Amino acid sequence: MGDTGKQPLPRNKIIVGDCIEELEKLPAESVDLVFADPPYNLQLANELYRPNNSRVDGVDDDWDKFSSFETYDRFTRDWLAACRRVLKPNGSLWVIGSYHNIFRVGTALQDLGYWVLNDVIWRKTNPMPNFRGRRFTNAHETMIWASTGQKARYTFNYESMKALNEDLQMRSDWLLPICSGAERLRQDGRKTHPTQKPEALLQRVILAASHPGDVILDPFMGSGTTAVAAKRLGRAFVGIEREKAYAKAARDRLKSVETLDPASLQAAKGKRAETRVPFGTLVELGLLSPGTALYDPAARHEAKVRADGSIACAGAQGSIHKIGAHVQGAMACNGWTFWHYEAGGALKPIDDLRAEARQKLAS
Amino acid sequence: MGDTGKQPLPRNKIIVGDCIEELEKLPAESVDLVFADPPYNLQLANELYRPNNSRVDGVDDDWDKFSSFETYDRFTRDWLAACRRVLKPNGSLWVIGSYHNIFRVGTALQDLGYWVLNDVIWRKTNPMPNFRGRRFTNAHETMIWASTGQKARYTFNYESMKALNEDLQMRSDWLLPICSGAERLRQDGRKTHPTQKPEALLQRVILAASHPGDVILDPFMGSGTTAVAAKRLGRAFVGIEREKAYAKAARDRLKSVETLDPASLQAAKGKRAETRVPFGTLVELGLLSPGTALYDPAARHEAKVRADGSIACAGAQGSIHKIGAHVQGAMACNGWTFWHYEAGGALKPIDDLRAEARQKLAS
DNA sequence: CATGCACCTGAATCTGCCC
DNA sequence: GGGGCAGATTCAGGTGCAT
Repeated sequence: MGDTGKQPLPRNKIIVGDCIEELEKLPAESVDLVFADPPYNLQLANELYRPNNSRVDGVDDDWDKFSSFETYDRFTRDWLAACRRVLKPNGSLWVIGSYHNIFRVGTALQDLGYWVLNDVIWRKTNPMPNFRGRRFTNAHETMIWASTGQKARYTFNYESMKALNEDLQMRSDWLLPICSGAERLRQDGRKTHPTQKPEALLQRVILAASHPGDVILDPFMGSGTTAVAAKRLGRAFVGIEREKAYAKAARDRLKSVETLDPASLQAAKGKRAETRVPFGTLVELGLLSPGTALYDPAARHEAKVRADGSIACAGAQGSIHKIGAHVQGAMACNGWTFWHYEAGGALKPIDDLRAEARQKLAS
Repeated sequence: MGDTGKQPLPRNKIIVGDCIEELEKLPAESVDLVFADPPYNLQLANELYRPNNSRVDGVDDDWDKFSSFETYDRFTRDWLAACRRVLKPNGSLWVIGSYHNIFRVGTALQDLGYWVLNDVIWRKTNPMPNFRGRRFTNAHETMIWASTGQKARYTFNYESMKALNEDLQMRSDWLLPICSGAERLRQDGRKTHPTQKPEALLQRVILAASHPGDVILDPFMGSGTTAVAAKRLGRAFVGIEREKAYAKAARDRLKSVETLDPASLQAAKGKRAETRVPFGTLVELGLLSPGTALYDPAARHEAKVRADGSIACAGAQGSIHKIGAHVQGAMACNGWTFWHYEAGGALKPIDDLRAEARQKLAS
């Protein structure tokens, strides 16, 4: 992958340096998840984050909006491209921003071939009011979640997100308080970092899009919320931060963070996570004998189990799914829940037998 | 302003034609407010079926197909520039979109010199779920509100918005239902337009950013919601629509719309939904740490809280409700009152913690 | 006439694995 | 990388019919 001379991936470290330069030192395809909270002050971007850091700028007196956007766009493309190289093919990336910069980021993402999966709205319970009364209270920030491409098989812990939301699908709008109170880092009574993100936000991102043990990269580490949430949730982190003071604050903060015990980190599992049991195995294990009759819930159709794990119904024969779809005239069918067998005078789904088979196979 | 040969501004008319061509015929600086609902460029690759095998009737119209981002960007720049010419200096523009297109739109806006005032999130009370369980439910759309420039003195009816929101500043996230039921236009039982917007959404936009008597332009008129809301609120409208069938449907629809007398405009009060607090939020907010033990009132069962808001008990895992039902051998269970945590030697229902969470989340 | 239940639908970039 | 196939996957709200 052209990684000659790259350093091995430093794990659980915060690197002090320019994010693009430091990203280029990391090995390709080594990171599972990126969370980025890039700067969005366009003028600052012009001064502080010029891609080629070696050139001292002295020509910014006459910069205008256009050149400012242009500089910001170049900067955005550079760090997004650098992240893309470092991401594993099935990794994914989150970026948070506001209307000042998020459109530039989203456009750059798409132009680079990232595939947007969702835009997620962080609704703040306690936003700063609009003091002048000339606009709507700016009560949210926008996150973009993207995979490395349209075909990528990214991680999404659907069941965990559903569990977090009382058994309803997690929506694209998240209500969470801003970072304040004891969680907010302070030095001499003043906040250490101007845009410290709440841990709850990062925890949800990490729970949604990574597994325990994964490596999470934050190219704009700041006060270290990403690293804190990653450590707490049993993930490894790599942080990049150009300000020594922020890096130090983050390191200090990490010292008191404990990783949760593995049992607490177990993710809610759905059927997808279960081991696959082909229907034929039920026959092989003797849970269902060849010749047994299967019925749909209304007992309108009857099919016979055959020794090879196919079923036959009214002249047609094939898998439980194919025949289930066929008798309904449907495009597809989950035969496990469609077909039932008779037990004690009642019809029970063959899915029950699959559970039995799983137990037998596990022991 | 170089308007020689332009037609006078047609008021309360729907023009059939290409939006850019028609915009160029209109006089410069003649419009107070633009609301635009451009094609989203959805790029749907496959058919989608619900779990019950019914087909989702998605947007597959030719007008939503673009060959590349580049083509879409050019189209976007062209219509935004044309709108800019037609807008009065103190007018403003709204565009609605989704993550498929909104970043392109926002970038184009900024590049053309528009000044973003807010991005406003339309949170849908009843969005379509994510049927395959592979992403977050796409539960919102994004609107960008922009003035013609940084110095422009745009209209914002701060007090009206505050009144709509129980005397609190209107936030940048709006909760409104999608357009369905009697409001949804239908022909032969099928929806007339695939993406009809709710009147409530347009009413709020128009109330926020225009005065009675102002002229409101919609370059992608569709089924006419902008015109309907404008007429109802005593504003003039100009609509442009390429498809004759949509233009006709909009004209028919307008016939039965009455302009409200100013006094009754006060009637529409915003409803504030009570915040729903999922169990997972207690974990996210740190009110209950992962690993904490929960007990039923008699302390016969013990369950452990996990980081994703699921709980685990004797090999089973799931939501507080599911596991509560499971250990009791019941069909259902209210986990909030069933499960207790230990505090000061006593067992207290986790419902107590929900009250605390609600306070933290109160907005 | 009220209640209940079955059915329908909405701007959707919506699968994973094996061969 | 494409084809084939197993099999996993939905929430809020409106309409309309049956009881």
